Amino acid sequence: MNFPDQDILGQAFEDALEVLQQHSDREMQYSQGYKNCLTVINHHPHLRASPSYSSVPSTEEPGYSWRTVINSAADFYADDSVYHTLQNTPESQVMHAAAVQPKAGKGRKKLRLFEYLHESLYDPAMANCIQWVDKPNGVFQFVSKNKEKLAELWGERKGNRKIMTYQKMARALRNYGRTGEIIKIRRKLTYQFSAVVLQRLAPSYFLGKETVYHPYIQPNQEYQCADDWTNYNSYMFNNGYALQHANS
DNA sequence: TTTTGAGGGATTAGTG
DNA sequence: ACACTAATCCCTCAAA
Repeated sequence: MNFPDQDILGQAFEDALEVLQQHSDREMQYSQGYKNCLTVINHHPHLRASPSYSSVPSTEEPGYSWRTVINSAADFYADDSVYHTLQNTPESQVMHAAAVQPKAGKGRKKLRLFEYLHESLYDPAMANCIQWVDKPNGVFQFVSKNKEKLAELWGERKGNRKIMTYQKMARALRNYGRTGEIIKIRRKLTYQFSAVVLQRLAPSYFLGKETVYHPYIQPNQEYQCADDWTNYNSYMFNNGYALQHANS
């Protein structure tokens, strides 16, 4: 693939920052919890380190990536009072609810695979494993070389006994085809979030935006040849990029 | 021909 | 006990 890695990485980080900005600027009710979260993180430096992800090269300072913020938030929301505050917050005010969902356990919602993937797509440290192909439409692609690493991390996150593989993770993804959370794009390692999932996981992205969700799988749609895809991919990427900035 | 990715049936396991 | 949601195993198929 001819992805401008630096640009994607920068964009992903920019998105993460945008999320943080929106938390602190606009979502007062939730942002209070977020500030508390940062406070806790600042007072518990050990929360910053996440051994599970140490094998993933990070472009940021060691031990303090967007992912560690997310994981720390998950640890933080293990506190029931804060979790209940979050639960009572209107959905539109909960940015990336999946990303800050507490760990699986008593009385807490389990993290689902599509939520984890969405979370990873906003993590610059995971850009070498999974990337947006067409962000406005929720199309993403696994990086062939590192897809097993992503699967492995998913398995660790879930606390599976055995090591998770891409093959097994992809089987779960294929089941999403039936329930509609994620559909398979007829291109190698490429999938698409449904519009519903996309809006639920990243509602702020759609606020005040004119973007129209476009499902890629059409009845009788033929496979696109590699060259067409490259051009199409390039077009969609640039178009998506332009869209994001036209509305910012 | 081998490798890689995709698709899905069947069964098992963990959780709420 | 039951429904969900994967996780696991395993097989076939197709494209590169």
